[in-house]
Amino acid sequence: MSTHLTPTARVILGMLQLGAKTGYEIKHAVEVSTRFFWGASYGQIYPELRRLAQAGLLAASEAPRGGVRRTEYHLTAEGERSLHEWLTADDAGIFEMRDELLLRLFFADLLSSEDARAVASRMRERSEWILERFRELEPDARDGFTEGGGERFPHLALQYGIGLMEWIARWATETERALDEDRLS
Amino acid sequence: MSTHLTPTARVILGMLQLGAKTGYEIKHAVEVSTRFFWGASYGQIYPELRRLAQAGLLAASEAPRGGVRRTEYHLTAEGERSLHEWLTADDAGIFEMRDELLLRLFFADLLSSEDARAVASRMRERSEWILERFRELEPDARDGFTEGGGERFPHLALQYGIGLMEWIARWATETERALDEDRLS
DNA sequence: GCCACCATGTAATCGGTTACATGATTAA
DNA sequence: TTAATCATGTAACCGATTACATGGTGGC
Repeated sequence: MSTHLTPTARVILGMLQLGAKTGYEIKHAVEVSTRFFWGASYGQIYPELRRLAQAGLLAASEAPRGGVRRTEYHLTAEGERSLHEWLTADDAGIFEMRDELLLRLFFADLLSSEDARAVASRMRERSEWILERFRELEPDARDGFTEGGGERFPHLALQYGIGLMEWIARWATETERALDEDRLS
Repeated sequence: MSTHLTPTARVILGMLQLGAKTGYEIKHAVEVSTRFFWGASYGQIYPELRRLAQAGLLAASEAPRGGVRRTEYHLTAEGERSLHEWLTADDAGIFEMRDELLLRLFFADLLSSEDARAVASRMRERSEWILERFRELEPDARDGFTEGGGERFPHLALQYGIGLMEWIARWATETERALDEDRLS
């Protein structure tokens, strides 16, 4: 019986296994790590936590702090099996991207060369901005982003993000240059 | 009065301006060009075409071919204005990506080193596969993908896609190697 | 005769975001 | 006392995909 995990269930199970306990902590972990390639909102997280508990993949326990209601979750044996199965699945998984600036560039034959160049510039600026956000996360990621610590793959994923954004910034810069030469000849 | 364009309206207006005429042709153009960074399905295209016509951005005309019902669309002056406004907008636009293999890699501390390495391999295989699809599109893109022809930016966007996938494939290969060294020491 | 392609559409469902509401605790 | 942070949740809405239905045309 291989329980199919919804997209949000995948991050939830993973984050719980890496040490997050509450919905709030899951959300936080996502924001400081996977959000650029796998997001999750409260509107998804809380209902999904209950569904997963209902399905027997999670166990819930009330763990108030002072007067604050608080529910901690952890994986059941079934949940662990399910997570492991997904992590080792033999498929290419979801791969999607949506890039509005690239779409504008695709249509840039409809623009003046100045306006076309401006699209490339915005692409470079955007990746530089994201790059800064990534570098801010680096120190945390290096020592493992959960208190449990010791993880190395989150750091590797960040290195991927940094490398990717550097590549895009470089490409955009070269494209700006190419469009310039074009304009001046 | 700046009409806000829905995501799908953006490709529709652009594709129409590049020479597509019917919903079917728009869908086809998307499939052989932008689908990796901006998709659109019939379920979105047809209703949106009618909405855009209603809003005055498009003009529709019945253009049957033999006994086949067929509706051709083209931009009105208002539609052109709207498209141009979007293309030159001063913002970073939508930038999203969702990568399930990267998420698995992020969680790979939960896996054996063999299984972790397998995730990296799948990443490489996936980008190589996409790369092949891109290269198949290259000849068409070089001469402009619409019969009107003469566009250069669609080709540039394809070059971007190719470069990006090559970068990912390279990164994955290096990561495989790094994980190997690790395992053998 | 059949298959590939041209062509248009809809209903069900999904996965997700946004905006809102509520309230306790802690540190400045 | 006030702001930031911890914590949980829901309702409305959105954008999109999937699966289905229908039918003509052209070439082998």
